[in-house]
Amino acid sequence: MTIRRLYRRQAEDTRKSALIAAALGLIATGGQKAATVRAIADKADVTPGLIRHYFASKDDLTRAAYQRLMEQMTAASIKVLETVPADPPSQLAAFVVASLRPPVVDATAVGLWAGFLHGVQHDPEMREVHSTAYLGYRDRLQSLIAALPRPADAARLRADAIACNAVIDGLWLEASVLPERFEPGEIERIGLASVSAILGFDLTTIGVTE
Amino acid sequence: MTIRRLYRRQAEDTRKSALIAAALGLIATGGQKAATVRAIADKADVTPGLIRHYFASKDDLTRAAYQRLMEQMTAASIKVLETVPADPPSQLAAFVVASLRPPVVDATAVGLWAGFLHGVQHDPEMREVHSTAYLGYRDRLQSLIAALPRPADAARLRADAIACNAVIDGLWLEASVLPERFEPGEIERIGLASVSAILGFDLTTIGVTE
DNA sequence: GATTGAATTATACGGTCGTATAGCAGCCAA
DNA sequence: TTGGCTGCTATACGACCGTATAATTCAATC
Repeated sequence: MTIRRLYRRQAEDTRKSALIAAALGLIATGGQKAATVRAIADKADVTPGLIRHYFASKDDLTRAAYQRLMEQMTAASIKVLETVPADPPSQLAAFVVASLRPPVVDATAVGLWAGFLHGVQHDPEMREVHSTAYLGYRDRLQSLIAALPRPADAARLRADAIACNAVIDGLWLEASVLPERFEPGEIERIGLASVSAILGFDLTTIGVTE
Repeated sequence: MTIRRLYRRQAEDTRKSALIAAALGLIATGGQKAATVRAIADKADVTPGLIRHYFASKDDLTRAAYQRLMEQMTAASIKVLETVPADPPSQLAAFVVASLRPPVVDATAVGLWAGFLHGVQHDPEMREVHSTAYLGYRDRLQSLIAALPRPADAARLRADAIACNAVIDGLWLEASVLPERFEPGEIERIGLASVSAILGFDLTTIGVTE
């Protein structure tokens, strides 16, 4: 007589959320290869069959996980803005610095990003999610730039937003992959200086060291 | 009586090279998941067993493929410098622009990069290869910046190189992943303008449109 | 042209993958 | 208390994974 595993019933959202979180954790640590159906179920403390009860396929779960990741990142970048003075330079400076230190700069985050890239490139649904999130982040950055007290037409604004976004992304990437190659605070300092230079508007004298 | 597959013997370097090329092609197209021993052998037109005749393990082949990739990218960026005037501004401008258009900006290149990232993060040998290649590229950039006719101390030089490298990387990333979101030539233009702004040295009037 | 060593193929093994399906058991309603 | 709905588990299947080893055949050498 074999004993059958005990369990508690959960709401659909709860289970889906737990499975997505488990998948993200595994992808961050070990890449897509590590996020097997069995490993995900194990980490979420359920049996593998349950995954296919809530998701049509493993790819479906992967898509849901990516969507969740993008939502989290967007939400995090917006939240920072509420904690600093409302004047445009402070807001922009805080946004830049927040994007260049933990938890945004993090080895697992870049691992996640890389793990999903192939899907983003080849799965239309994931591509759509990525495009929306990327443009949303950049638009947010652009609106912060537009609020600065300096003259700039629409074309200049677009170019500035793309450039600032690029330097932030590039620094994020390098600091996440090779953190030991940079001194503490160096990346944030360079980020602020670069954005200032690109915009022709000094942000380096604003106190965001906290 | 089954017929046995015909074959021709090859030099060790030839076979290794073919296997590495096959692996890179598969990783670029379908990610690490697609680069199975059998698929690699098939693409290189040999049988799977041969891989383990030349490489101690599949991970060993993966490491060799990454090393090859880094060498190719380094060589490509250096080669551009020979084809333009030797004055420092022209050299730097050419270097920047070359990094922001095909074949460097390319969907498969970023796919490859992402496919290897997990290994770079967790395999010490791959990490070493990455670190060397990254710092080599950045040092090359820094030496081009140092050659400009403008004053800059060592600390400023390091910060400028990191910042310029970041903006190039960020633009490379975004243009590779979402090429349809940018107008032709836009990325190169923004790259030159950003580097100019960061360095305080105008590079945008140099003819590198070719 | 026979010999011989190594490059290459062929085959097999244990493990793990994603998926399919049947049945148990927790929980709500009556 | 007791059905019954369905969340959840259990088990199985075929495919493919990386690896190991034996058998073959190519090509250089004498």
